[in-house]
Amino acid sequence: MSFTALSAKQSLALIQQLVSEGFIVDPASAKGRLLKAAATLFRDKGFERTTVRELAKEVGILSGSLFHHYASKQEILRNVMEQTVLLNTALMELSLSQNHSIEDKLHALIMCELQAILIDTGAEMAVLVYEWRSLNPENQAKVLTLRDNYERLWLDILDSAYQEEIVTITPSILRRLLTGAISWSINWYNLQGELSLDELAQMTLSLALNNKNKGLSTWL
Amino acid sequence: MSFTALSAKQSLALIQQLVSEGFIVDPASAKGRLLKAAATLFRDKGFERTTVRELAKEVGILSGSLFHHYASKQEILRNVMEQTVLLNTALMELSLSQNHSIEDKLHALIMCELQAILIDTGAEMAVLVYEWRSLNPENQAKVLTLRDNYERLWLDILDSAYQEEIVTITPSILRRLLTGAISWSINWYNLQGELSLDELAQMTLSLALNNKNKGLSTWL
Amino acid sequence: MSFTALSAKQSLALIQQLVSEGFIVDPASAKGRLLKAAATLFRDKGFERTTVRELAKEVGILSGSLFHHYASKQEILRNVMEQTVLLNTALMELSLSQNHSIEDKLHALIMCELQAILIDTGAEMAVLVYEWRSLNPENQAKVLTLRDNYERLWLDILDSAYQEEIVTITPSILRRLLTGAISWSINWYNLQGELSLDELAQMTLSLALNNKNKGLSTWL
Amino acid sequence: MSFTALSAKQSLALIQQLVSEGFIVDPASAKGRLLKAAATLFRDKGFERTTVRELAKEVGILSGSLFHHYASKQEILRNVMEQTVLLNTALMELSLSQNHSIEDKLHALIMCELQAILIDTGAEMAVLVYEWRSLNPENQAKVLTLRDNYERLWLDILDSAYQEEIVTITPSILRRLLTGAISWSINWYNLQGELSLDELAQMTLSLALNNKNKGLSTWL
DNA sequence: AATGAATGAGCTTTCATTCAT
DNA sequence: TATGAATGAAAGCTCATTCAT
Repeated sequence: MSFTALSAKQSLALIQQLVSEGFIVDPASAKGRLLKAAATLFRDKGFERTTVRELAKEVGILSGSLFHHYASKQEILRNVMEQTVLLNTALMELSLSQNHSIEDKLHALIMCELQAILIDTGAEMAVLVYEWRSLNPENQAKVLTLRDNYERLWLDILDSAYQEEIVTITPSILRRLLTGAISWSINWYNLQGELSLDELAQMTLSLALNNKNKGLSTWL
Repeated sequence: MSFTALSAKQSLALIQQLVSEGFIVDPASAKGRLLKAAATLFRDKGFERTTVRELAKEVGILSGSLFHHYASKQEILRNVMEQTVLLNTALMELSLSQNHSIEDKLHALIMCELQAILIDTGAEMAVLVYEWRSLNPENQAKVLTLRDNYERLWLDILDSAYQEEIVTITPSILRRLLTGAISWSINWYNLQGELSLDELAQMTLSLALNNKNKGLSTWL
Repeated sequence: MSFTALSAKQSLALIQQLVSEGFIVDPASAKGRLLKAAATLFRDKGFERTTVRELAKEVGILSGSLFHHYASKQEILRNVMEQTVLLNTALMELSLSQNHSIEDKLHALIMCELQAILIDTGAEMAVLVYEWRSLNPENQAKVLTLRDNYERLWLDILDSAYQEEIVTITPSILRRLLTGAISWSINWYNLQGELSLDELAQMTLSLALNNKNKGLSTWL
Repeated sequence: MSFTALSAKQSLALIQQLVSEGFIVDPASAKGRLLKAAATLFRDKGFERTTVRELAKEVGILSGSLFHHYASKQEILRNVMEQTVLLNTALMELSLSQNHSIEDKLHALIMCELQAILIDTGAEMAVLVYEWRSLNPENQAKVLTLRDNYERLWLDILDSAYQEEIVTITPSILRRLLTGAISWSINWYNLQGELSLDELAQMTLSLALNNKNKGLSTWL
């Protein structure tokens, strides 16, 4: 029983596959760089306070040219969110397939979400949470459908864990407590700090687990 | 050793005292109703997407009249945030003074924060978190000073708890995990649902406590 | 043949008389101080850029109270202008009555106008010139009627001087050249500087006087 | 010794040169027509009373489009003033280069300034004087630097004239008297009237010139 | 007379979006 | 695809004036 994290190589291969299948745009293309720049600006300044001129400048084109790639600023926001959910769902599925015990699978979910937030798609994940209200209702519905797939992965594992008495809190509530604890890390966790991502993942896992023999003290 | 929550009567008396001392505006006054309406709109639509005309309409005055009360929309945002921090700091201090063991004091902190988020000042607390970037740097500095006082109450208790081995996670990190778990409740907790606030508070407390004999299962 | 300027005592006595006859308001009264403050602000900032709040603050009342003295901001402007013309017309008439030769009378006109601009009613005279377009047409007509009386004093003397060949330029044109030269002094003359007002008056007078060798007469 | 005025052809050639060198905008371009319309409106109604909507309408565009050409209304004002000073300085330098005696050069200065005020850039010159306070301090400093160059042309000639005893009044004071007399013409001179511009220039010149019998020298 | 909250029209400016080139 | 001038609705804010107290 040992948890295996995704390697950078595996992640990259998955991304290329998703690009070739047309699920997400190539991060190296004009459209891809546009989405990355948008995510960063939307996180740093907010959707409304980011002007299309700034966004265009960041990518090195003029404002009018943005609209050859996306029909509206709103479409850009939707794409940032959709592709992030799609990508992270795929990454999580891949990681789940490589871990077999329920506890390791739970570990994988936590690690994937922390990586998504703190390393790979931090700006996009922040946008997903903090700019949600800027997405119009129609687009919110679309993205919610995708999020459901993502959340189902979590709930399926938590349900199994609950049945196996690995965790003792109702899965739906436990997921929410973990969502808060994990997502808040975006506001304080420092990659260059003393606390490693692995440690943070294990601490978070221990919070979730049935508390017979946690031994948290050994980590700190 | 029994935790005592603040009664509605005590909260009200404290608010009246703070009003009379000039720390916060009377919630029943025009300025007070304006702040309440602003908090609700800013939470629901975001600061930028809320127009002063909407805000004025909500209060029952015309847009120009807003500026007799506050010099700018930005000032309204600052006041929403400042007064919320001031009020909740005072409420927490009062509750701390009425609980004596460290564990009860920790319980008090959690309960106060949950009440602030889920009952009394939910809109304002949401604004504090989600509209932070809309506050200009100068005002951010002002509010941060006030938040420091609030956070110091938490850290002082967590430090004591850590020394007494009631909790085993480094206080600064534990505070962050709890901040995330508690604040996220704004996005899912339903006052009319099955889970009572007391239960949620106790569950959250148990997460924090050293995990020898939690018995979480009895609550769900 | 010697020119006699008005003494401060004579000026004051005239002002008191005009006040008692109801032609101008007492400069020491609330209305009088208001007009003085208005003149200064209108000169320094312009009529449009001066707010009634600023004006009220200067006088020590609140903005709403202004309108107990004058029906509108426009009325204040009109009064500043009207009273200034009235006062300076009266001062000039008095000074003319105390000088008897045409040359001395011309000297008196120049001296009075310089004093009005540089000492006594500098702010008001500047407003009269620079804020003229802010006066609405109706009020412009009213003030023009008063200015005609003032200008008639000038033209009567210049006509006599022209007939006596003391000056050689057509009176109407000479008046305009002198108006420009005199009124511009508001932009550069410094009371504390080396050039005395008497000297400036005499220099200006000499410009106007008949210059044998100039041959101006051939042009007109 | 005969004074030569600039021909219309020469003026036009100079303007085209300044445009091609980037010192002023092409009067026929959108930006140029905007500046001309602004000058006229600012003179007629004042800077504050002129709205950007009026200005845009005059040019035949919508209000928002103004801001593609100039970043603010204030920038438009600055450009009106700067370009006017630049152009008239260049015109004066050209005219000075075509007149050789000091007296003719003085004649040239007077003629150029009268033409600037009464024919070519009347609206702009009026704005320069009457809207000065509407220019913010930063922009005032910029324009003052340019005005210094213009005034230096005057003072250099007047200094020479003073040394040659062609004029007898201290150059700095003489310049001010002439500034007033010349600039005031904007308020009364009528191009279609009986008085030709040449006559007015010569009359103004004669005021400045040494007058044997005046005795001005005793005062300074 | 004085107050000061409220009015409401009007201001400058912003900005996503369009479209002829 | 890319440009950038033009659009025009909508934003935050100003301010002379009113009026109940």
